[in-house]
Amino acid sequence: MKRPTIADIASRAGVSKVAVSYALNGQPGVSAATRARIVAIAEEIGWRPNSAARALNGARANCVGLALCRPARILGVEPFFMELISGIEGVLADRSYALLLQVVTSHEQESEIYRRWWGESRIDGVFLVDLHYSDTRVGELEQLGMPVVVIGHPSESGSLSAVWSDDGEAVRETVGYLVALGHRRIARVAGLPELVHTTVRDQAFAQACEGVAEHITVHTDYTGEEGARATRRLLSSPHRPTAIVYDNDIMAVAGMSVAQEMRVEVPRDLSIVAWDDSPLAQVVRPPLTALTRDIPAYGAHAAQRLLALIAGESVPPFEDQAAVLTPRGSTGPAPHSGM
Amino acid sequence: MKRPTIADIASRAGVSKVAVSYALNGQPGVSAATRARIVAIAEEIGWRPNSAARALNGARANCVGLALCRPARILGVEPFFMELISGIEGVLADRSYALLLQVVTSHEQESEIYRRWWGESRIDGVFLVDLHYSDTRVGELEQLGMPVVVIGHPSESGSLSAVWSDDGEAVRETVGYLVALGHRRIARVAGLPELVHTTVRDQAFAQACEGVAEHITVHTDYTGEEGARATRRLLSSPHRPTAIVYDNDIMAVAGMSVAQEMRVEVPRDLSIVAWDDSPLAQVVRPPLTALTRDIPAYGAHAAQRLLALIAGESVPPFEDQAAVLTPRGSTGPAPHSGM
DNA sequence: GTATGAGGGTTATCCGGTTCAGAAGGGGAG
DNA sequence: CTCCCCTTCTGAACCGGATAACCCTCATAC
Repeated sequence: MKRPTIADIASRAGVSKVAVSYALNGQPGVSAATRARIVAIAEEIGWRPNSAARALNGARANCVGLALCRPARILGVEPFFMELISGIEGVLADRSYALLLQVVTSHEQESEIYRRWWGESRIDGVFLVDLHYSDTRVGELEQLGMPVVVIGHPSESGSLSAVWSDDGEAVRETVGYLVALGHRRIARVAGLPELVHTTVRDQAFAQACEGVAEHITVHTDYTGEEGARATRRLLSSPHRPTAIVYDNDIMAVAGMSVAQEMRVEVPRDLSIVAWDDSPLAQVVRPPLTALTRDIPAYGAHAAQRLLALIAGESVPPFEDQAAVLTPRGSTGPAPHSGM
Repeated sequence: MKRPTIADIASRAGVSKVAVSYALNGQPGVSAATRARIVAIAEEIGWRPNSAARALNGARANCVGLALCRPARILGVEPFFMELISGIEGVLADRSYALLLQVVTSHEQESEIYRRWWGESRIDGVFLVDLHYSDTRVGELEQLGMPVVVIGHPSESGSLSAVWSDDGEAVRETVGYLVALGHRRIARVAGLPELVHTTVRDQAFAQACEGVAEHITVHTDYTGEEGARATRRLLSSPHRPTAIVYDNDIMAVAGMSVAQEMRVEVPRDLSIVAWDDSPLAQVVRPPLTALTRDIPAYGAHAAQRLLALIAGESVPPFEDQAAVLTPRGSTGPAPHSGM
């Protein structure tokens, strides 16, 4: 019933614990014959190295952490995190690394979790997501001296390694596309204003529109309700926009429904672009023009870099591919009337 | 730079390691004054118990595992798992338990992960989800003797504790509602046929319709594409259904789009019901009638039971609340024509 | 024949905390 | 005053591996 240890193997094989340790770790110091015998016995009795015992000797914990500081209801809806996690997992699994996950409600709690995991030697490093401006977590993690990969813009990641993609470029492409279609009044329904990537998009949006189109940005909490509310307000204004860019697809879908409700036809009267191209974007009518990016790959890149950091390599900031625009049925030429 | 240990505290306080251990664990054997002094020092230098060292003494790992055997693309879309996880997290966080997560691609791999985690003393127990018929994982986990909570129907969970909800009841309520609205030809676009809960729903659906309505069930892989394809086929048939019940909301949305495309108006010509009421169901037009259940609570119940199991208590199967029907705009009286 | 060294093992220690068997010191009962 | 017990604390062993250092044997080189 008890889990077998190397001592058990040693006594069965008639050698010392050390010989077993060497044999099972591929180290020199045992003959091929002895090694084979030991490995066979280990196999037979189903021995696994006790991770605690290994960790005690300063070995890696073979585990990295991720704390998510978002309300459950938002996590459930946004496919982003699940896709990111599955990308991360793909890389971790290959190296037998596990992912320790925790949903928290504040940055203080998040920092505390990291301190605890690190202090308890449970993890070898962490991912930091949803960067804020003047993010307190950055300083705390720098101080801990723990390997960290920030999934977000390097301007705010301090001395921590960052993996990021150029949202500005994606915004410029989108605005250029809409302007080319004749749109001169473009709105943006953005996510949480305290997130760095939101501000990056905000600024790129304002700049890209400057001189070529009127523009307005409304901030929300990423939920469908707020996306719907924002859309309702925008479409009720006398100078209503002819195109709206949403920061996620659930808001885009909500916005499209509101438009329908208000007898504003998509894409005839209103063009809609969604950020992040989950399957959802393709099942609604019309299908959503979306900013497509490979989120699992994004996570995979972050994971690779974190493992490299843990291995002691130095990791420069990595810029992942920017999201590219996938035109579908929700965008079209700007309406003549109303301009 | 090195993490402080109880030996450091001991030397500072001028006592032995043992006194420190007793003091910090609330055990008798140290005076109140000494205890206070030790605790103060520990606090000051930021000591944390090394989880590896504790685990080595047979202590709990304070960690439970969850392996998900679904393709990444499906995980990303289905809000179910993220909501389940956030519910689980809520309970675990209170008890300082961590969740070890792994995405796998086969049951063999999943069993192997569990064996490894358990063998390595990394976890104290696991959740088992997406039960199949004659699920090989059940036997393997029983054999390991590890605490397990099955999130799924107890009929297939063997000797493992189950937390489940009566999908049959929800199906009956739905069919009753549709029949009351006059529907006499009802289709069901179901999920993966190998999952137990799919079959449970299948059977309940067939039974509930028996004698009161024609019925047909089509199986899919939960993706929007397959949901759309199934809907297209159903609506193209000469005896097309007047109501369709979908096993998740992404398929329901896809189905609704297909209907629109085929000039089948919802709810005038076709009523649609979605299983699982994510925010998505409320942002589309018309909003989806859905089978609502509190998934985070479901996860929380499972987590509570797993912790109880780990604590050595015996845990009878727990039946969570069944999903309840939330009527919205996507359902209405059956059309007269075509009957 | 002796030095040299490689191959194959072993012993002793350590990692950081827990636990058990005692050991001092103090107080009360007889 | 002695015996006994209780409180408070300590030394040593232990958990399951990793690792440094050393030991023995046999083969080869000089």
